[in-house]
Amino acid sequence: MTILRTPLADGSARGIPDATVARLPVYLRALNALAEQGVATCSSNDLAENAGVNPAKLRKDLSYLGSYGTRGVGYDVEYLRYQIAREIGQTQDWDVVIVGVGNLGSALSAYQGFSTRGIRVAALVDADPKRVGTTISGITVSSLDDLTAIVEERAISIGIIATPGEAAQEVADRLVAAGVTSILNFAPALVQVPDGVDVRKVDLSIELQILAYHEQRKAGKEATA
Amino acid sequence: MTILRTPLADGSARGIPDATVARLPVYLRALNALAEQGVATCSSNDLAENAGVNPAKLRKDLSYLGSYGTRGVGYDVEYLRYQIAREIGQTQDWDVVIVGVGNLGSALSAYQGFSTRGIRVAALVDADPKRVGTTISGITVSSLDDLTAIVEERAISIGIIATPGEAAQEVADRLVAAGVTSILNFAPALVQVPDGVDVRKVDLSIELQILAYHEQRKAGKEATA
DNA sequence: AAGAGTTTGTGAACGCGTTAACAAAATCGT
DNA sequence: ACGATTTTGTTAACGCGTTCACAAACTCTT
Repeated sequence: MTILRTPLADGSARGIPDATVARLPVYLRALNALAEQGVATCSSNDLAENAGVNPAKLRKDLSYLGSYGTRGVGYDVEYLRYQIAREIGQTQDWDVVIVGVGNLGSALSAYQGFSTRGIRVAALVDADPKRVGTTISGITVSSLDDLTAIVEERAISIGIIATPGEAAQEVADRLVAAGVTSILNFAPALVQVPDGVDVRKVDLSIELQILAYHEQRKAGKEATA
Repeated sequence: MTILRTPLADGSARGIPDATVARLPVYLRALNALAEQGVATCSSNDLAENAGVNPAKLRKDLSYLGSYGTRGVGYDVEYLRYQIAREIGQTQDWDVVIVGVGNLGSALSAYQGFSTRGIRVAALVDADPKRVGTTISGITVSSLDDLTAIVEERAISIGIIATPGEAAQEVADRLVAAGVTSILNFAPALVQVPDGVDVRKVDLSIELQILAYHEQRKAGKEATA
């Protein structure tokens, strides 16, 4: 008995590899760009170039969704766009709550890129009483104590942690207790969550530290040349 | 002829795998936390738990740097901390320039987490004349046209793109022309750069779209249960 | 000093993701 | 109608990263 790619109980979903899932939004964006240019059909080469990936990889990724292309012709932009959007759940809007409205949280709540990708910032929450009641990007900031009520009322399943690192675990615990099952963590700290809850981490410092490492290598290389 | 892990011309650097490089800052953060708690020595188990990784993976990662532990004892926190910091170039500060001081750029320029990790925001640049001359987080915003002068004067090698997607390629071209060789791209767009320039991409929408995909699967699963 | 207990460093197996390569299937030109 | 051409979908090989498992090396107790 070998179980492949965490199949669903209902057997309908085919179990798409994580690496592929991470690229589907990229393809979707590329398809939207092509559609705006009035392109009706594209080959895997065209789309792959727009998405910045290897064409073979693109075709393999799409093959996990189904057989939506036509040999000798390519892909219908509009049709493929819809199929990917459906697969990643972008036919509906997803409400998210942002916890922590400091500089980063405020910037995220104003971020233009979310709305066009099916993400709607539905609520802002902060632990600081001085921030509660203020309005940011048209949304009134609520107290962290009201998190559960907000999450339940608006049926929110995705939370964003934009607090300092020290508060991250406490906030994560509260989000999970309130019923959130997916968390995007911007705080520079590890958060532990129970099984069934997904956490993705975006660490701004680490991205720059990785670049700094490569810069150092480049500098060392030319010093000995 | 097989070349392993992009060895350096001088032969000094051992060529650390990318996946390992990406984790070194995580280890460094965990070590700093331990040092603050007054811990002098730790085992790979201790450190791995603090960093959220498998102990075997941690040991293998560290083995690429050298043999800095003692069998039967563990790692000296302070010593290992220094060795990792040196390896990833954190014994010096890295000046970065942020291009685009909208919501996100402003938040990044105020981000507390950078300074403690050897990242210094040295300059802010924007194409909008209305923003040029204003002061954000104590830094006066310069014109995009002055980018080359700024980069040269301050010897900046790392640039951050925090503009709308449409401007990203243009900004990337200017950064590269100015002499920047590492770019962190927050814009929702692909940027093309010449060989020798590193680009890392952080896409806020995509992170949430990936979570949304998993949410959809969870929802579908229970619907048929 | 020797055995029991720890913990590192690493060789080897395994699994996932990427890429090349090609057969299958469509269109196009004559 | 049929051969040439295009392009997909997929299989197979390859490479990288992860993890297990264990010998080597150290400490501690007696």
